[in-house]
Amino acid sequence: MHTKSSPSAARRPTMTDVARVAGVSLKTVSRVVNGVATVDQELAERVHAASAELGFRANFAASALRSGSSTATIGLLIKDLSNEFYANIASAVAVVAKAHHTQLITAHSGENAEDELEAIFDLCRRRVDGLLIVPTGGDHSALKSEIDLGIPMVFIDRKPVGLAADSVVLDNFAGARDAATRLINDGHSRIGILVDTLNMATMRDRLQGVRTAFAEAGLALDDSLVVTNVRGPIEASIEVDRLLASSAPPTAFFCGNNRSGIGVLRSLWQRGTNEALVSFDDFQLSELMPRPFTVVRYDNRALGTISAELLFRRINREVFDPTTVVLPTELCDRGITGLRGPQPQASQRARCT
Amino acid sequence: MHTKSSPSAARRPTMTDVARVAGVSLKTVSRVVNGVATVDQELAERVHAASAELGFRANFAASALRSGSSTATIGLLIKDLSNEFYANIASAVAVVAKAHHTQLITAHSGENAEDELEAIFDLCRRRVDGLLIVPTGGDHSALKSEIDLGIPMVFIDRKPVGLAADSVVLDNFAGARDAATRLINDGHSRIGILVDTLNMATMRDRLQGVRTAFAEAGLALDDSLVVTNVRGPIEASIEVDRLLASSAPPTAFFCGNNRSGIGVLRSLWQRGTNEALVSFDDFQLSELMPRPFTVVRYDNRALGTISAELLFRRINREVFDPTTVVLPTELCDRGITGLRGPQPQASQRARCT
DNA sequence: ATGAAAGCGCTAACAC
DNA sequence: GTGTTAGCGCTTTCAT
Repeated sequence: MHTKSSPSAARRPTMTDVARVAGVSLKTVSRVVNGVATVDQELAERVHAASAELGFRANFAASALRSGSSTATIGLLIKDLSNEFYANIASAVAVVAKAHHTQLITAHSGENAEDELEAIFDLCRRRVDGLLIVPTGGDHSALKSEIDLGIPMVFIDRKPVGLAADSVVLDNFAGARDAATRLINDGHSRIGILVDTLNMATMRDRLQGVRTAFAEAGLALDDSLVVTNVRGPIEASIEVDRLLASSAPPTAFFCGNNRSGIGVLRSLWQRGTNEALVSFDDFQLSELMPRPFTVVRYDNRALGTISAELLFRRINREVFDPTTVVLPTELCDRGITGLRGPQPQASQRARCT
Repeated sequence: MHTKSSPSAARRPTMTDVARVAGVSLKTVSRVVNGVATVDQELAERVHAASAELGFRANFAASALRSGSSTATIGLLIKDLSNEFYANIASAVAVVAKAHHTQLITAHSGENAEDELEAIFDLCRRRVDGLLIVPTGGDHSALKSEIDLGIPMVFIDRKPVGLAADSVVLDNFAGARDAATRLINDGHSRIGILVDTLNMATMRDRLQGVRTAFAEAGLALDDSLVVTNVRGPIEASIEVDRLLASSAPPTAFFCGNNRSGIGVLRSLWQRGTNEALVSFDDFQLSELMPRPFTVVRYDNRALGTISAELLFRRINREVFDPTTVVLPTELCDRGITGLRGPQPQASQRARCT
């Protein structure tokens, strides 16, 4: 069953090979391949013929090495492409990269901060023109020398720690404050707060936004309703059940990200109760969810587009102070309000016990 | 406002620089950096110190060029990461690549077949170790020489045209036949068929599966109900409206992919009618859609995982005949059956007019 | 317009 | 154990 399927990887032809076959000098091949100087018609023909015959394709790395030109490559450090939040960023970055005739290496940051740094250093060894990083946490001061030595970096969604560098982030504080204010204005005072680990600045900012909304309303936030380290939908569902079973259950929920939002949404739908829900992050088909809720939405792709454009300005040696771009958020009602048919989007009022 | 932010990209230090600072020879630096031979403790210390001081990081391309080692890079040619079908493939590929200590260049294939070939050739110039291609169509015979010259390629979701190469595809025919058979068994004989362009073999196979199901049931497929070139959700919705407005409307729909499936689903939900729907491709949160329907699902990530593993077998010079892996599909009921609460998954019977 | 020689940053031989 | 030399595949001087 195992048979040889091809002439076993003959060494790739080099320019020298092409030159020999074409009967010209190495340099002439180079000139023809790069179309840089005028070359005699007939010689050029011979070079083209030899190239095609041998299947020659110039070694990009070798030419970049000699000429000192760039690798026309940028790196993107990201957590998980199967999460649409990251996939949208990657997709947007890819568009910008393509416009700049640049290839995109997408590296998945590992579990911990060390893996992340190691992945970044690997990309530095590969001499990427620049780096887009969605940091998972940890200290980034070790990256300063790389930036100084010519590899610009832009941080996405979270600012770097211990390093002054460009970043594009969301207005997490305002988004969460708006969310909580909406719920408070709708008559809720007991709100279950589900956020992921507070190791992430995004989560701290969102929680702080909620606290501020309560303070502004002159309300006290019951800390027993604040749950941290909610990792995913399942955990969120469990917390919903736990909180609603308590003696003084919440009448509404705020979720720090779409993963927990989806878990809560599913739980509430299954219960058939009408606690209100506002979740950070919109997601696909949220408008078809079987129950009304509200999301804190923003331009997901812009995180990628803007940071990539910022990066290319750096790559093109534009000089400016480290910049932080903050993208606005807005509340958006989602979910359907009835089983059948199009209905006017109803505002999500509290109708609980 | 524009100020210099850094010492303006001093040339990156090379091994020669490190050697000079450390007061050792170039080769000693190389040995220390690669940890390949035993080096005197003190010299090694000096090298490490000089490396750290200068921020030295070995140029990967240069060392690969000299040593003839691989670039430890594979390329993935894909359409659009913001589509979860492709994102899941990319995510799965990334996992396998990481396990093989290989970086992943994700190139977005352009609109047409020429762009796709150009992107592939660019990756060949970069001497990727192998290529994973989700082809958009067109002829791939031009790639034969690249494969012969040592760049293995595995095709995902669609087989290459004009080329014998490895591929990992879905059982499109069986999936579509099962789907249509389900609808027929449920009593439907007039089924609206919405597929994308028949330029894609996947769509041709799926349509053929539907035709076969009809033939096996002894039914005639009304060609006026077969719509091709349905590009997306919007177009699908329009077609639903058109077909249902006809004098002999369908009582069920089959969709060739999730994009049109979502469009039809939304249309049918808005209408509040209960035509049946089976759509190829599952999607996130499909189980929470506000109306029952059925998907032809399969292991999305496996498309990436299996093809990447196949590719690495080729990269590791394992020799075997060009292989086609066909992944099975299965019907899966989705969508909720009532507005509130958990309910037993009801089979999707025809209850139309 | 073309070719010979040198060298990009690094590693493989080979000396020492 | 360490340094010198050559050379990976290519582009750049600089002759011709």
